[in-house]
Amino acid sequence: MVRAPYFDKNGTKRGAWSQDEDSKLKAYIETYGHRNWRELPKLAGLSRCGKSCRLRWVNYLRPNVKRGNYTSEEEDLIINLRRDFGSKWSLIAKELPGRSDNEIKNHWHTHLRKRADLSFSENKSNQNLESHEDNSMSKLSHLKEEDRADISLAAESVRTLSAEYIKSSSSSSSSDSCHVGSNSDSSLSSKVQPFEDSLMKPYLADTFSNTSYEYWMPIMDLANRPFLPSSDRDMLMVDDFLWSGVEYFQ
DNA sequence: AATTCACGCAACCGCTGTTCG
DNA sequence: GCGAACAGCGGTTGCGTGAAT
Repeated sequence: MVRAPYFDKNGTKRGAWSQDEDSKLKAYIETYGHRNWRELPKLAGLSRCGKSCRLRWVNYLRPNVKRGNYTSEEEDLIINLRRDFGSKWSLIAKELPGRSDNEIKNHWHTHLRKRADLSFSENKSNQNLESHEDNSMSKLSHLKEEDRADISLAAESVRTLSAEYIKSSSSSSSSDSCHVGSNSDSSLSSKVQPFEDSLMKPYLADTFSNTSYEYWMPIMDLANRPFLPSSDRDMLMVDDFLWSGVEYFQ
């Protein structure tokens, strides 16, 4: 089930932990704490690296760790939190006392992902954009006050840029009938492209590479609400199905 | 009974963010 | 302000186990 113990070229032990090592680590941390993981193994008499000790403690040895036997409530909670937080396992773990992020992550990949995918496809046809927009606001609720402030600020910037763009583009052409997905309007691509280039790409390039879309999706929703006419909102790629597709293939 | 294969999970790896000198 | 050291996180890997053939 686990990797067989072995020593790497530096003489550091790796692989499965023995009972003796567990007791040494537990005894040391219970007595002295774990202020410095790097130094800890030496002081505790272990031939392990600090990282390995930390992982072992967090996942198995710390007090009140729950093992196995997930309740259906826990599983539902994980599925819901995964939908809202994305792969932020440490955040999810905070909502499930006694469960470690690693264990939750494993449980998700081995048991819950298929179940979540199934319920995703079942629910997909029943969703509508309005409920999604309401949901997107609630997605911010778990964030710290300052993080929400940052997102509001980012949303405000996008909103301002959007308004400026609409103002400048409306002076040169009519946009009332533009909708994403309609190939009949030949002006669409020329309009969407510069809009995406000027507003979206610089922002998305930074954000999307580091953060799951659940974090910036609310920004987009905030950004597209008050200013943009519905046709232009469509061009901001707020199509619910499209974005859900992104999540689906993550 | 022997072999193959898929699954589950503990542990590792590499990257990012934070702290400190 | 900068770089090194450290802590923490998420993705991936390796291997034991049990089911299937």
